[in-house]
Amino acid sequence: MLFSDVPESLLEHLQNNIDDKKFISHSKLYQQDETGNSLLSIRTGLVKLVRELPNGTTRIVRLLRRGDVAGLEAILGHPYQHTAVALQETHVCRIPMSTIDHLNKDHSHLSHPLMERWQRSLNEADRFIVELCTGAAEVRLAHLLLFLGVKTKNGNCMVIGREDMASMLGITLETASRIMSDFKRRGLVKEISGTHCQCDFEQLQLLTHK
Amino acid sequence: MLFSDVPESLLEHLQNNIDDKKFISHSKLYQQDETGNSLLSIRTGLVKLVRELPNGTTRIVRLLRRGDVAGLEAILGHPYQHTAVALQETHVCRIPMSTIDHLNKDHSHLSHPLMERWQRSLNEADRFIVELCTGAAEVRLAHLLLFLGVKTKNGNCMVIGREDMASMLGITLETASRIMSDFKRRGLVKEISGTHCQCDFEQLQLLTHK
DNA sequence: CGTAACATTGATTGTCTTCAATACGGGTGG
DNA sequence: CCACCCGTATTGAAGACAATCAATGTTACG
Repeated sequence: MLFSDVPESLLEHLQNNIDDKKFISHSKLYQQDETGNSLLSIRTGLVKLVRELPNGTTRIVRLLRRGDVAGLEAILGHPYQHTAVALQETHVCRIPMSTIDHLNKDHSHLSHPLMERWQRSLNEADRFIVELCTGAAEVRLAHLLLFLGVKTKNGNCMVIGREDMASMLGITLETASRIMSDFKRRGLVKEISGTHCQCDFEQLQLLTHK
Repeated sequence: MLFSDVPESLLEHLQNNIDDKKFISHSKLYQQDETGNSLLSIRTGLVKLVRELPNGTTRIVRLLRRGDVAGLEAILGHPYQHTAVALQETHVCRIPMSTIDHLNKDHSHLSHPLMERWQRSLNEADRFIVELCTGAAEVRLAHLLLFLGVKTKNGNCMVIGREDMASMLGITLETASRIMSDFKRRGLVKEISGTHCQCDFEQLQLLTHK
């Protein structure tokens, strides 16, 4: 998935060195400041990247989903910049550093898709700042629901805990809960199951445009 | 600066294709959504990257200084993701795409420092979220002053306008002004000239740790 | 059935926004 | 030179908004 057009000669090497891993909800994929020795490509599930501050507080700085890559910094020999935690059961594809080095050395043109990923991460970071850190709490929460809802059919939207919402939006969990309740009362959000809810994306979109 | 160890054979090509440019304060380095054909390395000055939202509002998502690179996305053929505006007189080194392509093709090992830059941008984005979008306005402003003050001798700190502060911190310019005034009254900040101020970084640091 | 984890709601306090007025500083033109 | 004007900064007062502390509901699970 990460390297879309891998030459035949490398397939064997990849087969032998890439393995799938399952993480149950709430388990850590890796810990901030650890020295990374692999790259993780998310197959299914949802992962939060948490930045832990020296004073003990934490802040979610990104959400990763199917197709996203965690731990790019390992390629450069840097320790992981975040603690990565699964928010749902998550399946990842683990790519050890040796494989990355192999690819980069013998097939430098493959570094292009890698740069694409880097840029994508940056775009996501910007989007996080712009959509989730800006404006009234209600607007930011609407943005978050839209973010969680894209690429899902029939308006279904992954549900995440109030505390995680709060940490992402820079508000308290009580405020997150109040606004969610309000959305429900207004019919913008309906609970479907423990893991999904149905959202009126048009109305939510309208909320964000003012 | 960007490519630290360029082989002799390429120096001539670089000399011919890289030129310096000066931007006066408030002038645009480039415009969001333009198709980029060059990379800009900041020599001196200060540049804000502004994300323009569809509804007309804007948000600063990053600040660039000496050694930072703007427009990495151009390498990948993407349009610029931000509008880049000089906050002071700024000198940049403009590197056209042809040069980048040349470097990447003939000397693939040079892509490593490029990746380093990418990662650095990402780290800055994270820092922006964590330090400038989190907590009370006072704490965020303290973080901003610390950011503006690093790598300057004797506690001098670049002054930026209240509106820019506000856009960076997600607050109103009045709130930014009030807090700055309060900092001055408390002796944490003193105006030196129109462009610089002296900050008590230890005290500001303390503010952020709670 | 009891308990633990999470969500909701209420009441109060504190912070930030909003709208509005005023102050300041650096020009320009009379 | 001075009066004026512009852009920016400061300050005030009112109300909106979110944080905080605390209590009550809800759900899942042993």
